[in-house]
Amino acid sequence: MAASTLTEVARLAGVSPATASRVLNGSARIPGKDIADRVRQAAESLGYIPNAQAQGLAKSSSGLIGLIVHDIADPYFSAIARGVQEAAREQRKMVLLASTEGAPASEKEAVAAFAARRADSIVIAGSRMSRPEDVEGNAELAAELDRYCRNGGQVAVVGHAVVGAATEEGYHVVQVPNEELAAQLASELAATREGEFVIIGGPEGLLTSDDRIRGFQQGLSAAGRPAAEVLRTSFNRSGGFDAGLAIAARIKAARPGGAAPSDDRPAPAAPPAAAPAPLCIFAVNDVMAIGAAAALRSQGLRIPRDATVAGFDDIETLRDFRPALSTVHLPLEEIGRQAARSAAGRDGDGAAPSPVTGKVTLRRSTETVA
Amino acid sequence: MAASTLTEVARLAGVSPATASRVLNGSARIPGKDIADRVRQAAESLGYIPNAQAQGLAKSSSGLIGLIVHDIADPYFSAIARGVQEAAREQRKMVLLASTEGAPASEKEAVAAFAARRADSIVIAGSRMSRPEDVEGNAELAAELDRYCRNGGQVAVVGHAVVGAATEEGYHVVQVPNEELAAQLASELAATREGEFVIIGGPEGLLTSDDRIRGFQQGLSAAGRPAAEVLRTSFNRSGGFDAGLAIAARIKAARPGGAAPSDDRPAPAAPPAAAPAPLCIFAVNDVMAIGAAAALRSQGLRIPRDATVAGFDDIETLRDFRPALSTVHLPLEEIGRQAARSAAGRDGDGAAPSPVTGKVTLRRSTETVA
DNA sequence: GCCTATTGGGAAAGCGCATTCCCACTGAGT
DNA sequence: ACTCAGTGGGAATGCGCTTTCCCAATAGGC
Repeated sequence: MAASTLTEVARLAGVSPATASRVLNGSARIPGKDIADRVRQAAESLGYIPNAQAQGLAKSSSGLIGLIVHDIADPYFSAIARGVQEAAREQRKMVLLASTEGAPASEKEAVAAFAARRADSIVIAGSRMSRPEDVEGNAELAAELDRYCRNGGQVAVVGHAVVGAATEEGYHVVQVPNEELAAQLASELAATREGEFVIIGGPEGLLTSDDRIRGFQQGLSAAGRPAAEVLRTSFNRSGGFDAGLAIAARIKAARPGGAAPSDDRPAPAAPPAAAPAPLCIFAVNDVMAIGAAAALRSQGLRIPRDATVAGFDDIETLRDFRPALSTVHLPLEEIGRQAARSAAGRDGDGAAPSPVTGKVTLRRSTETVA
Repeated sequence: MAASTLTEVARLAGVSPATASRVLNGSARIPGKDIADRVRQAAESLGYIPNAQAQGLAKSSSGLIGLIVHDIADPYFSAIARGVQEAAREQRKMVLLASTEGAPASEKEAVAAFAARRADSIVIAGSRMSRPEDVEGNAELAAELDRYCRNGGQVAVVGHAVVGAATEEGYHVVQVPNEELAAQLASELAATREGEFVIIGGPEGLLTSDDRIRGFQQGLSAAGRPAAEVLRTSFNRSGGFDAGLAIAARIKAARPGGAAPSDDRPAPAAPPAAAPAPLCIFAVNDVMAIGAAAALRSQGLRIPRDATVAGFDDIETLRDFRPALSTVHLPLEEIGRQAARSAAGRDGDGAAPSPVTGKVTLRRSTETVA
């Protein structure tokens, strides 16, 4: 038994398919009440479900909104996804998901697939790369997006504009003030502490990461501090962990007693020597910060005593981490919602959607210990 | 400029649409090489992207796989989603996402929406409720699913079979041995520790939660321990936190010195009285366990000294939590992958898909302190 | 060298729906 | 009473593609 069609409903109700269509799906012309009831009843009894594909084909619009993320299991993206999902519900649309691991090639593919499905809008949440080897991929992605937009699609990008977009028609950008916030974080940290700074960043060219690094350096400089060294690593927990290990080794080497690996448990009585102010580590996202913290701890170092750590994003799942992580709060869900809304053409029915605002949130992990 | 169509490509290549279709999309009949090349080139130069809606309409199959979760931002679900997404990529399909907050009504709606889009298969990841007030909603959901299956759809459910499914055709279940694993966790815990047990569970009727509770009790009983008290609360971090507060109050009340709320920092020297073995708290999922732990800590209690805590799921993002959380590892991503695969009709091209196996993982949070 | 397989391409019929036209009918206006 | 708008419903067309069916052309068998 195949799904029943509009025609069947119409026949059962004794009307024409045209009429049935008019009553069952919003139309300008609503048939008479009695007829409408008959049709609705027929539909009900047949368990009629309109074929969205056919509908879409007929009115060329699909009620789909495409979402591109690097990895849906990453809490940063899943938070955004939730916002998008919510906005989709408001718009009575469904979200189509694509995880791309950040590879421009598969992002291009995803855009093409969304275009093929005639998605009404596309939200791109992943940060772009701008390394030399990516320019080709980015250009292809941009071309694909341009084509999509020329055909009437709307695309919203979280973070920064698409790299090589030719048009601006159909493009929406949800600006995230990564640079400013990172600067602010740096200046607040610099205000309360003495030690040096180190930055754990993502691979060079990853825009979000670069923005945050740049901002942080600016903040330091504004506070009269020297620029921090930047450790490049992968943009995830394990990258943070690796960098954390490297840093831990340095800290221990710099200590009076020299290196004395104590593996797992709390340090065997931290050397009470008049150590210099602890190093402050800024990881460009929370997940990396957590990785770094774990690495330090695995080397017997304590936070914030032996080193302090700050992240970025304020990932919800990580809030119960101890010591509580200093970070920059970002309204991730709201960002997703806004992106999806702006791509829907009605960002609050009016002027500019209220810009995204984050908030520096200092917690235990960067406190100075007496 | 609207997107170009197959017909246009065909015209440009000087062939019929039929031929163009045959070369551009997999068909049994592949036209001659020269013609094929001409068509491909025409398609390329026009930037042709097939209209998936039309394709779907014509061959009635959409290349879509629907995924239903309670909340995509919950790490449990996002991990599963990642697995589903991966499997989808293998099958060259896209995933359609629906978050339902676990409400049967909106799950039913989601299923209908998936059916409307002619999704090839549906994966339901959320646990079912079986409270009296849910039977109606569940029945409707089941009816919707049955209809979907009768029309050729395939549905895979994570955890337990759909509550009121009439048919079995088209249904696939990825069994998760919640009960057995919880029992095993209980017995391993009981083997090494003395104290009493308390369970923090989700609302009554939530199947996953109930299974885990039941299993844990069985494990205790098998170890000759009395059944644990069960605290019902909401199935998330804040539920865990609330329950944790309640438990903390009790612990402190039971202490020699009586209640002495110390708000934030480490307990002001834990009373060195010969306290009884600490209470062991089992929260039915990791997120709740973390919430409970945070609550205890906020009351100045230390884990595992003043109470021990265990969770369930082994959420990746929570692995760096300190003290490391004892839990039951579940291959969430694999579960998602398997669900999506089994619904695709080819679960490993053969016999039963290797059953899901979890693993009790005892860590610091349940260690006995000297 | 004729007849039958076989191959390669085109014509056309849908897939299920929205929508534009068109027609029959009603009620109001003078 | 006759016309004119206005209304409510149906017939038909098309959205872009797949696929069956058909036809021409070629190759092979005796």
